Amino acid sequence: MLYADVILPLAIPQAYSYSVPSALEHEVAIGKRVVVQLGERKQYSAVICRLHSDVPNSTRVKPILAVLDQEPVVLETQLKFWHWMAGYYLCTGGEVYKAALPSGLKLESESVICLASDFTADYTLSPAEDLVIKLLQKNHQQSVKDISTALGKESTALRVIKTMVEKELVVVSEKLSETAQPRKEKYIQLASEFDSFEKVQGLYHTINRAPKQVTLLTSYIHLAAMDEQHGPVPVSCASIQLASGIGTSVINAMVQKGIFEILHKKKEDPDLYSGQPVTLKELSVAQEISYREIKAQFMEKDTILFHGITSSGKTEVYMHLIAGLLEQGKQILYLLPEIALTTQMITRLRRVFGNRVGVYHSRFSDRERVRLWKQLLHGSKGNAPGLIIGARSSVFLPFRDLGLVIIDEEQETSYKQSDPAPRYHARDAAIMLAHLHGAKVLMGTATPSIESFSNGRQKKYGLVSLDERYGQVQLPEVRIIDMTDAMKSKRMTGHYSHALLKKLQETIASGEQAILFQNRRGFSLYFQCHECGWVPVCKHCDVSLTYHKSDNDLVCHYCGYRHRPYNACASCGSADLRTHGFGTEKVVDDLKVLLPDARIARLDLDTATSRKAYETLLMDFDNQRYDILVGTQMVTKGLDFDNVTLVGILNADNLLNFPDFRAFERSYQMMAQVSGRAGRKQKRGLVLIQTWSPKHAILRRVLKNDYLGMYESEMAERKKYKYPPFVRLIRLTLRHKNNSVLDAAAAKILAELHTFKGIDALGPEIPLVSRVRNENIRNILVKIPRDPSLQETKSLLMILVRKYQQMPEYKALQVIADVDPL
DNA sequence: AGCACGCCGACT
DNA sequence: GTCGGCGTGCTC
Repeated sequence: MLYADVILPLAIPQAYSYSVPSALEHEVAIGKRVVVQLGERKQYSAVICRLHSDVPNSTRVKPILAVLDQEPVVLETQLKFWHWMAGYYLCTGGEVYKAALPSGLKLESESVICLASDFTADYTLSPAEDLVIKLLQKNHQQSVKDISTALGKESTALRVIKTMVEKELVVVSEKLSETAQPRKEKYIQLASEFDSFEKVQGLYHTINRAPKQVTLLTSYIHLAAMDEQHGPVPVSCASIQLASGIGTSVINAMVQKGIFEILHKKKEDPDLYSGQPVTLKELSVAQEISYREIKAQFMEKDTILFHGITSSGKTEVYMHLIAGLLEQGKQILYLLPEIALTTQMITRLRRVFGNRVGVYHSRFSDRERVRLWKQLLHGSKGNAPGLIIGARSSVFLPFRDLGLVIIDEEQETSYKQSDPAPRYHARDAAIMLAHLHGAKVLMGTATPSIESFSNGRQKKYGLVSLDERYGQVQLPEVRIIDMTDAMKSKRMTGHYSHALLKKLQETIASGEQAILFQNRRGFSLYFQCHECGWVPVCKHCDVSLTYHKSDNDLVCHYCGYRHRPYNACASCGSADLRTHGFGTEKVVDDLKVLLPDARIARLDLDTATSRKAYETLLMDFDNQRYDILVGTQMVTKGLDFDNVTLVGILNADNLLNFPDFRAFERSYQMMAQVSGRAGRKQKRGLVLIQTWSPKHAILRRVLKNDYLGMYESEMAERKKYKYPPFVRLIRLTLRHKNNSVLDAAAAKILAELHTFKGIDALGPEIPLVSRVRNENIRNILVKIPRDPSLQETKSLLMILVRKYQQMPEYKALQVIADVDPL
């Protein structure tokens, strides 16, 4: 008898064995998808990971119902990769499967209800049953979902169906379908009769008694960018609801009145480049040296960190390497951080490599993703793209002959998936992927992560530096503005120093543009001395304390250490302690008053609701329809603007005081990146950094462009306080309804962790958001020394966690492990 | 993740 | 009494 172990798309710890019916014996193969039943009736597409004849130790072994593929859709290397990922990131194979396959390749059954063949209408029925029968008479098949919506409650629907099945009135069958249907978005458009300005004005008049409808209409006109020249265009319901805060009922009412028309649009696939191919630019002398250095180091090293300052033209070097590998018929994976603005990079690569480029990321439709997956699978030369550009999930693609992985902006945190499992880091996973393929890895960045740079210095990775800007672009001038000083000498208006305001005015007056950076995460409140800039810091973690308003306490976001709010500054004794934190929205409001003539745009998560909105905003800024762009982290990445000569960082302390052991590293990276936006081509840019602590070591490093100095002082700190790269971190997130049960469990687990040899455990920490959906949350941070027993420690950890979860008093305790959390 | 089972409080 | 909510355990 032949059995197949399969991976189901669920968080089940082990693979399940199904029997292979003799009729299917010649069809099954590792990596093919099969349809299997799990539980009472639900069916799934599962992936075969092993074929064997060992009798499973389960009492009831079900048969495989069907084989879905002629050829495997998951290659053996991929299965190895999945296996590694599940082990390393402490999740199940099923969770990896769910993340890896595009949903078009994952099937799930849905229960369908039909009238029994011998159904006659002479039964006495409950009202609910009657309704179900009526529905079925109208439409032969109804899904459980349809019936649930008709009956109002899901549990009711299930119960009604169950009794009806028992009475043999209806039959239930399973219909297998794709998990995700191609998503259609609902749009509204102003009816075609309102094609002139006067008619729209008239429309306002007719609805002036319905204020919500007026708001909606205004919002629509704004979003559709309607004016005298531009007529009505479709606007997605989701975006208009978000912008106006108005519900569906108002939209429906206006549709009823014939003001709006509803249309459904399929989510569009991003445009493919179809222009003339451009030949590769020749490398500059400095680039050429780096290129050769990389090739030489690849002889010995599998992974190279390519440290090239902003505007040094790293991409050109990548492209030459790519061209060489494509020539050899090897595949290249080019990873980019998950940001909407990869468009520019894709276009640039497409211009050179044309249709040999494949793009894979979450903004693409599922159909498109399945298509690329299959193209790679069939791998016929010439047809399959050799260069794949993608976000983190592209590490899961079925590569057959991977030669090189390029990880651009290696330090970007969006490479780490934080939720749901698998909580993987695409950079680290890609290194494993390359290893499985015998491929090389090139990580490029202007500001390497401490972890990667340390690997480079320890010769684990090769290290290549490029520190000459391409085409004589000058580094910007960086100046620090001491806000304490400015405040004392009355050269401050609100949060803005007069020096910054003056420069802003000058910039606008000379027809140039400015970017203002304000960290969104600055919203978390912290105390600061208004006299000397001192900030309360955790005594265990070297991290600033966050003020929790609800319990009037200063809390360490890392170890859970608490301290009563200070009455006086511990450094200078001043009683003038104030809370800090203000966002981009306020900045825009303030500037409208301070610089009434400036045209100001805001870029953050609230304004960049869709890729389109985001791109339009950036395009408008590039076309100089705005003078100032105020934004969060989002402005640090992305497009280069030729006309930006001034960059202002409104409050560097927001970055520096962020309660995280990586705060300094991030601050440096972010400030260096924002600075890189200033003065690209003709003119030398200016960067102004406002701060309360102008003597801060990190700011000095930014001024001197001293990455190495930052790296060394950070390494010293991390060694002292035991943080990566000196230890590995695992964050355990514990969740439970009851706070005291949760605390008890956390305390016990922590106590037991302390008995583990060599490891440290911090906590339990109460996170900033300590209650989600009525569940309380605690975090435990486990520090594991970097030695070969890592995997062993991990399994001991999981055994410990399971042990607690099995105790009757902690039954409902949920524990999530995040390996290498960010 | 579903889905069934079983316990318990709220209403006919 | 029964209906409906929710916690618990199992799925090859």
